[in-house]
Amino acid sequence: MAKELSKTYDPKAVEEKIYNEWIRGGYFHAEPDDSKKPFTVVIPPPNVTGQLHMGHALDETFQDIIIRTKRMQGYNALWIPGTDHAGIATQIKVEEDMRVNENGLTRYDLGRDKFLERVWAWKEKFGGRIINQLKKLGSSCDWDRERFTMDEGCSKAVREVFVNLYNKGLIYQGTRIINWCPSCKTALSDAEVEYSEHDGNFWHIKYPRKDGKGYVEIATTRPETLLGDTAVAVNPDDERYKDLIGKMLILPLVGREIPVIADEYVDKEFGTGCVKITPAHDPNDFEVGKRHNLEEIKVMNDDATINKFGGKYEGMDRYEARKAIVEDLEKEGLLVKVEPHVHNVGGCYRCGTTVEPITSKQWFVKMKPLAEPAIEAVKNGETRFIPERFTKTYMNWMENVHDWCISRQLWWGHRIPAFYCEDCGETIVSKEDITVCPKCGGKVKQDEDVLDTWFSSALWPFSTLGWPEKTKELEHFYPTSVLVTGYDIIFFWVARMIFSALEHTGEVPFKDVYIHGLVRDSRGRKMSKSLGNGIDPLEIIDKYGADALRFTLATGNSPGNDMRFYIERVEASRNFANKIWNASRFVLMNLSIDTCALPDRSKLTIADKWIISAYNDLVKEVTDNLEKYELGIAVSKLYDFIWDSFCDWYIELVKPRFFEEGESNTTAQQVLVYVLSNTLKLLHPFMPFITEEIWQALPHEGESIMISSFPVYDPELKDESAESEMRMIMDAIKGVRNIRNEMNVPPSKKAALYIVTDKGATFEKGDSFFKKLASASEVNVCADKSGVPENAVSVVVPGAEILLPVDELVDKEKELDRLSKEKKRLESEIKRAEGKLSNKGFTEKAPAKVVEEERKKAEKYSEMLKTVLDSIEKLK
RNA sequence: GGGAGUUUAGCUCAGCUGGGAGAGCAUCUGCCUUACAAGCAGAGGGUCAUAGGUUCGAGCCCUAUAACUCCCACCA
Repeated sequence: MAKELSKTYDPKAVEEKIYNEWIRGGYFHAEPDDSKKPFTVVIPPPNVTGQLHMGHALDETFQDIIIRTKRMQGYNALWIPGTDHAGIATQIKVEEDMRVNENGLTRYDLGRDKFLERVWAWKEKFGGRIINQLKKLGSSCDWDRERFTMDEGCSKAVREVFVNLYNKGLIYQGTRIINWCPSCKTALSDAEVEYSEHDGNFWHIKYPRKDGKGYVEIATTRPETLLGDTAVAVNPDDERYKDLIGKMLILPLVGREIPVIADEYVDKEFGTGCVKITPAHDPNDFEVGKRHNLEEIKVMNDDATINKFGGKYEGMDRYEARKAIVEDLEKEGLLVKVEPHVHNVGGCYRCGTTVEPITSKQWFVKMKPLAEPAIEAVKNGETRFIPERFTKTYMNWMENVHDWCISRQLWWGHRIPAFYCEDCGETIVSKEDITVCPKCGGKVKQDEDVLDTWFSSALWPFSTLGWPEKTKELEHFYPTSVLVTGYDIIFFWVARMIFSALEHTGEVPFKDVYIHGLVRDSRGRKMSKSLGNGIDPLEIIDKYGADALRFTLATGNSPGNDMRFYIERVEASRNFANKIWNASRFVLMNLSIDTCALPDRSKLTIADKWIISAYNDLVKEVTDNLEKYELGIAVSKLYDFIWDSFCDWYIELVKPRFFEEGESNTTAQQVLVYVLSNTLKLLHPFMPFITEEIWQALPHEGESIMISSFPVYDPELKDESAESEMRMIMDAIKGVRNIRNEMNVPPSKKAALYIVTDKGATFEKGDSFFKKLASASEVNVCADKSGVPENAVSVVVPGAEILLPVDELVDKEKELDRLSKEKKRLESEIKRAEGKLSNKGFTEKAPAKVVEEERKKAEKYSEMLKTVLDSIEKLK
């Protein structure tokens, strides 16, 4: 903390300095050490060319909260950072950059090697950016262990896995229908296709019968695929079309003869009950085609233009062709009608272009055998989802998973380790690069394609620890403890890590999966570039500090749920940081001790005992909620304690003691330092910078708060009698404040105060508190009202009646009104409590503790009511 | 078509295993009380979506219903 204590906390002045000190101290670094229990987290690697956005900030904040807590709790805590090469995303970016800045230069102009040089250069340039942004957040990653999905080790793991799976027959090459992005010009996996509803049409088209006996009417949403039709299918049970089966039709515009076939796939009720079959361009038709041995005619090129099989439509884009075909059909009188039709259209998750299903030769991972153990591991709890409901999401996907298309027609990524012999045609899959065929000695060529980015991400929890080598890191830190990520990548990533880890390491990759929601804008919309509603976390850090950002993200967040982000929330967090800053400034201003330890219990005042007990409860609540991943609850408990209990009550209660010399003053300091310093420790995982800055300024042992030990609940510190006595005193103070406010008495106008109670001892302890916090000029604690002046207003609180004499005559009407309101309130409370107590069901069945509490309440309110009634009587 | 989530104060959201409705922001009132006006003290404001049910007792459990959101699925 700076010497001249500024009135407001300035994050800019401390964050970078502190972060560098942490780095210098090596506190983020962890080595395998079997004397300590490991706690491991691997970061969901951000895209190497990416920018830190609010989603990252949330994800990293949660991970940092968890890892910092565990580190302080004595675990050998390791958080492995790194980045993902993000195949499609990065390649698109670099290509776009070339197009815009280099006169439309394409990757084909450069050739594969030259292009990849560019991408690597790009990676070098921007890969560091997101890492630096992570540091700005305060992330306590072990930067010595930073990894990249395409670095040597990860690449080795990828090859090992590919070869293993291939040898087990779990990776195969085949010609199947896949999702093709005509813009990215690559195959995509099912998961990479995002479906959305589009307004389209349902075109009803007549297919003439070859025998001239009329037509068959089909309905389609994609008329252009007509060019590739090789059959029309009807349901075998459809009476309408029974005679048609086996007959030939003439494909309009093309003239090809195609048969009418019968297949169960056709729904009699939908459309016309006749379906055109295009095996090369529709996944269902593909299956139908396989069953009936139909020809597959691919009518599109890689860019979704019509190819030579499209006859006169060759060269047209698919939508141009659609238009032309519809027009031509109309001309020929074959278009029956056009119905508007809303249907789901798949788009590429990277560029949004409508995906074209086409048959293509690709590499696939056979999923069934891999999915089974992955289902089992979650079922038996080896890996558990938090919140639990995501187990269902996961299971549902895993149980219905299709084979995974893993080859991508890109250049940026892990090249598929398959080699084709140009002489004997053999396919060799090899961990090492080969140039000659081991069979015939002929020249081999490596497969041109690369692997799906998620293929390497799937290995991340163990590839980053050195697998396939048997490293001591892997031995000690694996399986990892928790994976923190958003629900949007459960299928892409979480599921694939689980089956990959089980297959290759024989263990689950992580024990817990903590799933959080998305960060949305103030109106609940997803933050996106196209909407321009994204809030840049770096700007927030710059303006409000990393701690304020982190606090905002943690507060009010419950597992699995989305949250809204808006600036007022950040301001509230900043204000909280400032509150802590000022409370600490106050403590430091009055500090003459240089150790952090509690004084002997005998020296403690009731307020001391109370705050210590409350702090102790806080330890438990924070610890328990952190353990349950209820970060939002944990942080709000901290907020309440610090702002309300510590600042608004304890500091205020303690102030008078700083005007005294001697033991009371010292004791107060000791309690302040102890409670503050330990509370800062509890808060540190959430707000690492400010807590470090203040902790360093307070008497402390050790180099840094981040390697100090996390507070532990101590039953010795629990003091129920101090708690209940203080509650009584605070209630009384609140009562007095309330009435003074209601009567518009300014705080400057001190007034005498009479406390009528049979709990004199307790209230005498509160004597100075009333003077300080209830603007009392003098406090008279008495057993009855005999000495109290007549013209006094009364406020009844549990355990006492407090009377405030007023100068002028009390406005009788007003006072009666107020008292009768209070009477009504108490009466209804009593009615409620006694209603419960007179209910046999309640007294017999409710737990004794609950009944007893209710009895006490009834008693308390009855007493209060009696006092109120007395006052009313007196006034009359 | 299947599944999940949400519905609580004007706004944004908490409310963990059922035992007297909470916070922040906003609003109103009074305070520059020397840690903090990014603050202090107080106040108002809620049929906890609707309808049933279980229970001595339901914001919480069960069953329907409605609205909104999301995910999954091959209806051409």
